Amino acid sequence: MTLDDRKLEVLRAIVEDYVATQEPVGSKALVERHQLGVSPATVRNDMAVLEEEGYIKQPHTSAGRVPTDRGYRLFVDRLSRVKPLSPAERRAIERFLLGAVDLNDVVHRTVRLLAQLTRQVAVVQYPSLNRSSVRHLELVPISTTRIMLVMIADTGRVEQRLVEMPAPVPDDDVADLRRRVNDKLVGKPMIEAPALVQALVEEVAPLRRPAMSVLASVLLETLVEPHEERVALAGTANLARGGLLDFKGSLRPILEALEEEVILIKLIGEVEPSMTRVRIGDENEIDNLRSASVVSTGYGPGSTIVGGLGVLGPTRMDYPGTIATVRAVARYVGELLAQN
Amino acid sequence: MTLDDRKLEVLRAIVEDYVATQEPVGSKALVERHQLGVSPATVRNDMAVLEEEGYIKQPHTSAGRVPTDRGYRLFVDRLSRVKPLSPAERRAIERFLLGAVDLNDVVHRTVRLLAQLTRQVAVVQYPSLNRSSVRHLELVPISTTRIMLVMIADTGRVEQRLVEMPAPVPDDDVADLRRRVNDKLVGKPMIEAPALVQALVEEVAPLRRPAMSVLASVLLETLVEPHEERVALAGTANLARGGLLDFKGSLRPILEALEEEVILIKLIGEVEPSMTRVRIGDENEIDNLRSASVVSTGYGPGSTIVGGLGVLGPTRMDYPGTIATVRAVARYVGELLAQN
DNA sequence: ACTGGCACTCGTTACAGTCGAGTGCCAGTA
DNA sequence: TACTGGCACTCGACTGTAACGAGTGCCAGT
Repeated sequence: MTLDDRKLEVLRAIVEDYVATQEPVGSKALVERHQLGVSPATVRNDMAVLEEEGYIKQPHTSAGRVPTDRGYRLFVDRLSRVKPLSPAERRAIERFLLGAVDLNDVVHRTVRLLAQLTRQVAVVQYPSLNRSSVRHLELVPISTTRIMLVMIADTGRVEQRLVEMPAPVPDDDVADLRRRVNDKLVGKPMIEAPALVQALVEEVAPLRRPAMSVLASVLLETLVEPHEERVALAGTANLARGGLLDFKGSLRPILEALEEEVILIKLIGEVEPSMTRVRIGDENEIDNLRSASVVSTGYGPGSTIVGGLGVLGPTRMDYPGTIATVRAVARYVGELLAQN
Repeated sequence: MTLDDRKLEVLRAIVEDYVATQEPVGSKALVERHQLGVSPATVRNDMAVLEEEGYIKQPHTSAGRVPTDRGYRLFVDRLSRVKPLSPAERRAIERFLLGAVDLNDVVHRTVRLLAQLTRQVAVVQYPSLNRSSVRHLELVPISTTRIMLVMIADTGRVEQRLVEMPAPVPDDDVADLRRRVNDKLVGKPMIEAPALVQALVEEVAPLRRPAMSVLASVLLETLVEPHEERVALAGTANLARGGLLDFKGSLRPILEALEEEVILIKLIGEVEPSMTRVRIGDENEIDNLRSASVVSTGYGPGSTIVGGLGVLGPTRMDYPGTIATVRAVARYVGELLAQN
């Protein structure tokens, strides 16, 4: 069964009205608010077909129609054009991001901005180490057997880790270690780290081998461990806006999911170049988020991608607007990163 | 009017029952569940007095009584003894905190642990820079005019900041700057930073003055700016537990407050030595939190205090248990910090 | 292929009545 | 004087009934 143009138009009208009013929309109201050129009865017939095909449904027999996840999907794929941002919004984005002083600040500001513009929960991933390279490594002696490793990535991200040495390490040796790791790793992408670190251990004199191999294992942990992905979150208060009508009652499962970094990473971290991903309701792999939608995209300097960002909201969200905002913010952040 | 012992006992019974059942408690149920040795009628008279004094109230006529903020206050101050933790809880705390690899990890684990044990929202402040001293300063050249400043505090906290130089700075000069700032600041408490930094600028050769003074201003920003306090948060999902009965309906104001770092700092950051602070309902200065209670305390190695931690929950919370848990966690974290 | 009309469904609202937990008060008792 | 048993009263929660109306499906007519 293929839907003719008018039926699609009816679906669009239903989605738009429902998103705007949050109430099931009936045939009469629909013809009043949109220029469909036909009578309510005709619209009802179209609705019956749309319902049969699973694009809309009735909460109960004598109520209007509400889009299903499938209906939103069709809407997003074929019926909506991306709204251009208003000049005011563009200005807001620029103003907000200009004042950032370092990477933490950029991420922090971005996530708050995104939450504010979309009025939903925003998530921003810190530039992934997997996709960046080493700018500098620093070793700071804390005690005779403890050294703090500080790693600075080219994206501006900084990670630190305490290294517990098997035996006391004199300052000279620390300097030597520092020189060696920097010579070997600076400028290299993190993905190459395992091989390079391995080489480091092999090249070093047998006497210093133990120290270097401990350092090496911490280095690997810092540079390539998957759990080193980090995210920032903002706008959870927006969840409590829609009078608890969204999200089928309880916010609990949603809040629980948002507390798990792993889940957040999964949500916005899997990004392909220049693609905006929209996951609607049941399309979400995470059970707790089956009543929510996620719009996510990648960002990075130029056309490369170093991380993901996105928002989470009720399935009944303004998809065109949200998609536009998410994309725009991602683009601005990319530009900002390119400047550094 | 002074309350005799039995009236206090009645109040305690009301608080305990209400906290346990979440339902207004009546005179009959009270004499059944507690050994008060008197009849319901007598209890009713006592209740009338307690109500007159503002310790309890009726949600509506012909319902049981519910403690007021004032009632909880009296309960906390005079009627409750701190519950000792169960061995299982102690073990949980130790196990949870033992695996921590660095400060971030400690804070992260602590906040999650607290949230889990108390089943409420937990907040942990990172060790305050105001109360710690400088362990090491590192300057990493990013480009000819950009230097990244990395500061390591003795608590293990690491802060980084980008320094934008007015003119290109050769590597030798960077090394010189590095040596100078370290010589001057390492081992010194942050509070002394302003004077020391001032001296640094004055001591340097006029030629290098501009570079040093830019660096100095960023240093000050990093070391003493009040907004450099940081916090970690966990357990927001617990807010949505009590079927929305707690918190007078909407979670929105609470979630909003929790998004503001400044508010969180205010909540748990103002701590005096070895004092556990309990703020109940209206006692909170922040309007959005008038329907919540906050239990907070300070922590730090030995008997010093480097930061605060605490939990936030409904006014109807298990105060003795919560206070005990908060204190215990604070003590363990202190010990952990002392070891490093 | 569309439309107007009509019977039907069913959630919502309003109202009345009953039930019962809980209260306040009072007279009676140790 | 302090407590108790008894009793009338209050008022929210629940139940049942009725009216309402938004919205539908269907069908005959254009």
